[in-house]
Amino acid sequence: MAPPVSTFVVLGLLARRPGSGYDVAAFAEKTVRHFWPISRSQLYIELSRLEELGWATGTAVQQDRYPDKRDYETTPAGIAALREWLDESPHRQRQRTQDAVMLKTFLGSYMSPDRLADQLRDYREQAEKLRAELLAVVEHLDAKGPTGPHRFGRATARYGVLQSEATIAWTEEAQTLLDVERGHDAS
Amino acid sequence: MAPPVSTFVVLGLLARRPGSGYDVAAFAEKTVRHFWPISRSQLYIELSRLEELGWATGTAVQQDRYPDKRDYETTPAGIAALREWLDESPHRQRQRTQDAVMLKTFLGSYMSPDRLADQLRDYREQAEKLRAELLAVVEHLDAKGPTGPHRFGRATARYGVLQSEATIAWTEEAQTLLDVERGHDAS
DNA sequence: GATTTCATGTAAGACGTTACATGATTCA
DNA sequence: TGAATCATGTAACGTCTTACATGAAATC
Repeated sequence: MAPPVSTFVVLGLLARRPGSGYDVAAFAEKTVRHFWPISRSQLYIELSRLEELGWATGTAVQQDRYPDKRDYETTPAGIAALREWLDESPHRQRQRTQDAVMLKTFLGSYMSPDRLADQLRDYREQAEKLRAELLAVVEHLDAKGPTGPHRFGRATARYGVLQSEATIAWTEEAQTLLDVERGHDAS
Repeated sequence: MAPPVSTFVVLGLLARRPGSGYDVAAFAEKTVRHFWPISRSQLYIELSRLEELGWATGTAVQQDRYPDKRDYETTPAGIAALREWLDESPHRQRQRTQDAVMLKTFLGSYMSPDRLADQLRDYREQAEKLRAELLAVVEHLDAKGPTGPHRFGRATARYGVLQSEATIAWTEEAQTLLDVERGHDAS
């Protein structure tokens, strides 16, 4: 049975940056969060799985001032498995989106226009926040020069920027729609 | 315990268009698929749940030429529950995205540029296909005039169009990146 | 003759989230 | 004094997908 994609998320993060579960979690937040969020608990589960599979090794590290930890790094077998998965043909690679705000918009005729407007405002603010965060990431990575592995992180951050901008543009459109519905209600 | 969002997806679809599970599935494909895909099995599970909750009623219908079926429609209690959920503050409404192609891009330094290019081409083609489908939906709904519940379906379709366009634009950017990496490899 | 449409469900099992559980150290 | 950082994991539970199971009628 093939491991779930989340296993490869953690494997990939570990390949790029070895460290403790805590470290990987922080790295994930900065990098893959906007296209493959992973919960902390799931992360630790995946780390155990990677060790069982022989795709990573963990080493207990004693610390004085901080809690003891376990540092992980990928094995050659792990890197091989990663490469194999990456090269797999994309036919089964699901792209899943679940967006409750869109659902609410779709069912907007059952809502008061004001309530919908509130939710769309929040939605827009979230998108603006994400856009700002990712723009900062892009800028930071640009400072590292035009080549190397971080270029790929830049590309995925750019993806998030473009998606956010599309979302922001959409909220403008949707606002117009609400104005029409309101006008209709009032007439 | 509050039902999962998928329950409200089905409830909402049913409110907009009563019918058999088969009918709802077809409607879902045309409308919510790009922001809240639901599997056929899950759909039938949700329909049962709606009946248990008293949010919808099912009626067995005998047919001659086709298999017997069960038609569903929402109850007043169902509509009330739907409105209540829609008005809920959005603080806990997850927006989940999982995108394997982005993950592969992020880990592009472990792939051959050609393999990545293949996957990005597929990705772009999918986005173009989705965009075309949704543009057709928008056009179809525009023919129905400027007001009414279908306006909301138009809005969500427009969202998909804008997202697809952002994706397509991004693949252009990413292509440039690959060219750089290739050039770098060759140098 | 092959494919699509119509039509519904169960079973198995993986996936993944939330809450629970703990606790020293550092910084504001 | 309160919050954030560091650090890991379990338990319970619901969610959701995939595969299995069936079969007539209509269309190309």
